[in-house]
Amino acid sequence: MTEPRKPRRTSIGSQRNPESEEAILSAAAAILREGGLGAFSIEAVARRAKAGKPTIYRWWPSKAALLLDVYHRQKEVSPPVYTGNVRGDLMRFMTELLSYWKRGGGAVFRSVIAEAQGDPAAAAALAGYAAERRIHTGAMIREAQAAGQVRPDADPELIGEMLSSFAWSRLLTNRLDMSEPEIAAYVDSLFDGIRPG
Amino acid sequence: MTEPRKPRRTSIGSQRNPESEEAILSAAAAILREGGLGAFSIEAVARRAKAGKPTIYRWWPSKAALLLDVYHRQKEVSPPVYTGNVRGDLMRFMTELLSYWKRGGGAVFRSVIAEAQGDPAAAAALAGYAAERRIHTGAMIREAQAAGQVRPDADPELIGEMLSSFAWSRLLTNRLDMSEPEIAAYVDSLFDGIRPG
Amino acid sequence: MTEPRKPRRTSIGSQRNPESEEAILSAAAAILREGGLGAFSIEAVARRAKAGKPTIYRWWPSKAALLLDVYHRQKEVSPPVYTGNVRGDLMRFMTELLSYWKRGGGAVFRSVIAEAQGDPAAAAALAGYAAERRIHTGAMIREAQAAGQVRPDADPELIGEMLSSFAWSRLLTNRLDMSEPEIAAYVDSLFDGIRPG
Amino acid sequence: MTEPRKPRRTSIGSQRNPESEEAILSAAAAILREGGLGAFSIEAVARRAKAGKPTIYRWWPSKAALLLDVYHRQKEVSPPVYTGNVRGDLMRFMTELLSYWKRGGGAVFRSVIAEAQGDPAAAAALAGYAAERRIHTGAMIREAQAAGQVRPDADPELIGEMLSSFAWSRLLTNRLDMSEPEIAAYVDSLFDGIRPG
DNA sequence: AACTAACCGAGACGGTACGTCTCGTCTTATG
DNA sequence: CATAAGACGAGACGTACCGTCTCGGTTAGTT
Repeated sequence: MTEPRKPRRTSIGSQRNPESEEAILSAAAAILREGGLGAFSIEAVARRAKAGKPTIYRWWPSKAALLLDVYHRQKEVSPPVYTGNVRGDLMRFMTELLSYWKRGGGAVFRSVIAEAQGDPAAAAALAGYAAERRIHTGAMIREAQAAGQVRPDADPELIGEMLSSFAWSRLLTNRLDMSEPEIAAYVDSLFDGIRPG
Repeated sequence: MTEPRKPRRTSIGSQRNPESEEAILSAAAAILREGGLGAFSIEAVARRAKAGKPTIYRWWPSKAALLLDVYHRQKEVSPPVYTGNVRGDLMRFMTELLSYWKRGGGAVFRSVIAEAQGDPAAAAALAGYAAERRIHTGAMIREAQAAGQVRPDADPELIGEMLSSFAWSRLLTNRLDMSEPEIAAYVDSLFDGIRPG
Repeated sequence: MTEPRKPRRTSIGSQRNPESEEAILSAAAAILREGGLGAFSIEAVARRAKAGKPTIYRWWPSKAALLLDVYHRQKEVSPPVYTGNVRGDLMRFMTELLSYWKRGGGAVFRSVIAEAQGDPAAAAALAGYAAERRIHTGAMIREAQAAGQVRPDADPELIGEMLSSFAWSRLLTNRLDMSEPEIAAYVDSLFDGIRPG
Repeated sequence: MTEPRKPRRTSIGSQRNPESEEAILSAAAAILREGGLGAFSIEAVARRAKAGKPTIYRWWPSKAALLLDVYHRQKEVSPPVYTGNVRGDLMRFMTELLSYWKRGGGAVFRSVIAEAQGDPAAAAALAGYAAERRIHTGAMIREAQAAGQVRPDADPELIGEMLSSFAWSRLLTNRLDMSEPEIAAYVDSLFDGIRPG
């Protein structure tokens, strides 16, 4: 059991080589996590994945496309679920999202957002993803609404957007560190509003 | 009276030449507006401003610093002021901000945000700017709080952050077009919360 | 059959493209001949050769390396050969060298010498070249020595160095115009020494 | 004896300030000696001399002019003198010149030569200096010739040129280290020529 | 069994931008 | 009016990536 050879990954015929795809996505994710968007370049990914640049360009037409693939591949955050206690559900959702981002997932997502500001394809992808998230979060709130735990005239998707936009803001300004009381204060604000009395 | 000569802007002694500063900031703003962040480079700014690159680097240590200066310079949106009617003040603040961004200011600010995701210097600059904005908005809300128009246990800066993060989210996903009723619905959500009854 | 297109020289795979090499060396030679060392810059060569700067740096580690390559490439002066008449051989060698330099080769070589005074890499390259020349010239004199036409206790390489150093001196002070009698006088001096009687 | 103040050298009225001149020439010489021509720039000289760049440009129109001034200022090599023994005089001349150059003077002179290859003013100055040297050396040889120690049909200035060109060649290729026997061999070659028998 | 087609890695190509350096000119404030 | 200081437009430096191209080699399907 020596394993000294480097087999040099090569073609497997007229088809995409999944080993290369895997190596490229892994390398891209690792670079993003380690050096952030500044360190992320097609050259760097090719170097680290021991892949040829044309192999990358063949399958991902742009930096943004690769970025999005990396993001989708590692996305593991569970959609918000209504358990009978909205406030608790919102807090858990927020806590889990920030924690996931802090563990590394955030580096990828913030890169996608940044890339979307200059690249229309990435912008479209980000818009689609954000819409999907709003719907998911909105669905949970709608459920709570049906159960009478949320005001009937509230717009579930708007509430979802308020939640996620707050999280984005923290991600984009490097302020993901929220203690549980801070999260509670935020959720309470969202929950109770600011109207006096 | 021909005025055909180009006098070639030059030094005015051991001090910053405001003409150069002006030319550089104007060029930078024009490039951003015309070509977006992708077209924005120090080279391009220098070329357009007919300035030397070192002149730019002398006064703006990073691309992000220049970007932020451009943003500050053109920022003409009035700071949030408490007029006795919080709900109206929040709506006006939101309406004006989105409108200003739609008129062109947004292109600059989204560039700043994007740049901050890869460049630590830009990140610091953006963080500072965001903190300042939270304080300003928070001050307005605190005033309203003192007047009894906002719940005494609300955190003014947190409310400010909820407002601005919502606006950021719209900017970053190209959804600045909000009708007045939509803005009203958002402000009401913020105001009344979602707690039933 | 118009042939108006410019095919834009490109890569031919993982190997040096001789067309690029040719274009770069030609451009470098032309710039040197037209504008002298002052006009010679990697930027200028790249511009004229329609090549990228990295392509030049990939193959020539320094300005001096490129300079020397240009010199070698255009060098067409025949090496000194012993034909049975040393004095005639020395005169022909000198005449041909000066004539070659006057025809344009000198501009390149004096640039190499100048560059070598400030750049260690160029200095090393020039030292190597000079040593090689001493050996070549020395070999010719050694041949004549074997034939009894040169004093047996003379040092052939030293004689070679005396010859070339005299030529260098003329080149570096713009005094390449030597008539045949002047060259003859010089060779006679070298040949007969200055000892009286 | 503290000497803590920095008096900041300043104008002494409508005339050249000799302190500045001195500081500039010293700085230039030091830079040349320490870093060679590569480190020599007007900027560097101004920095080291704590002088303004315009002050330098006012008095020395070009890099070459400053270089030449530095050279003339430190030139201390004695002109060749005929003492009754030509061979000894030539050896002493050569020994002293190489030794002077090795002690630091060579760095300046080789810079002048290099500069002369691109700058016409420097070229003219160098040509003039070289001619002057040829005359001086020639005068010594002519004296020896009158005394019967040198062949009457030898051209004194040509001999002088042979001597100095050999020294230049050694300077320009970093080969100033000649032992006494090597110098003797060279002078003998010059003296006896290469004609057999 | 030979051929083709598409893949693979490698790396060179023409470019653009980077951030730094020096150039030679200019204007200021100081004496 | 000379000086130290230092800003200015200009442009070269050497490096990093960009996205494209060609190469030589590999393998899977098709003839």
